[in-house]
Amino acid sequence: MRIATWNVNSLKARMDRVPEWLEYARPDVLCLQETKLSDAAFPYMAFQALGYEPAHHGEGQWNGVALLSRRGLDDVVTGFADGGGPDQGARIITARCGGTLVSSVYVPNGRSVGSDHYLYKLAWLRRLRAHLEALAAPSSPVAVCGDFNIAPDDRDVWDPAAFVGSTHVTAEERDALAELEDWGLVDAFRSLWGPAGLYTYWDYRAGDFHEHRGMRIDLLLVSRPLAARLRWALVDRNARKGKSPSDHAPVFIDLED
DNA sequence: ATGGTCGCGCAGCGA
Repeated sequence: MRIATWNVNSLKARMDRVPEWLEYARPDVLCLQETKLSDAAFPYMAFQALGYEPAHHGEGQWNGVALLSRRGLDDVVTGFADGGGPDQGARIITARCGGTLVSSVYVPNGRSVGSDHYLYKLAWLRRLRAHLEALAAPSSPVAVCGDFNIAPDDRDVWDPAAFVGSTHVTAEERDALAELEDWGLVDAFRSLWGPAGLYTYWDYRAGDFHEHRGMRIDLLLVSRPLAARLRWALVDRNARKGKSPSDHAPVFIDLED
């Protein structure tokens, strides 16, 4: 079973690249972030034609998350299931894909350390844990995949010195991620590949992609029953090349069926 | 030394 995640930075702008990628990568489940579409504008039929069941949670213009599955797509939950109020953005969608509970998440960026946006980011991550606690046991198959806007450790940024004082690398953000891992989730890519220097996001500016100035912030966090089935993981850097790419590359994991 | 690109939507902001 292949599970993938991709921040597409506008699905409308990526409707050449995403179907093309689906046809050659053939994930069983794809988690999309930053669709920037309303639900009415989401191209359901284009994905159905490729053999995927789609579900979308959007608001238009900003944010927007989706799930595409060819292993079943049931019990769709948009937003948090933690019993709290509605989130201020369309940032999480969850569904059962076959026997696996899958969430596509777009964690708030945070903008600057200490800002209201940064506090929202930390609160959002606490709600994500409560959401999982409400829906699943860590002993069941769970995959939480998306753009976390956090580099889990210094191996995940091109130059740790360049990030001192910035968001994405603070102890508070990394602790919030550790809280999810404490619940029972494993960073699947990192569990298979230890060395520094493989990234999933590169700023469009200043040739950052070609200069290898990136960050690994797109993560697939899986519960232990899934971690035990892990066979392979890949960042598809080719999808960051060529005509009109997203600033993120897709990442996928392969699980023994 | 500075700013460098996209996408949104039509100015300038967010990433």
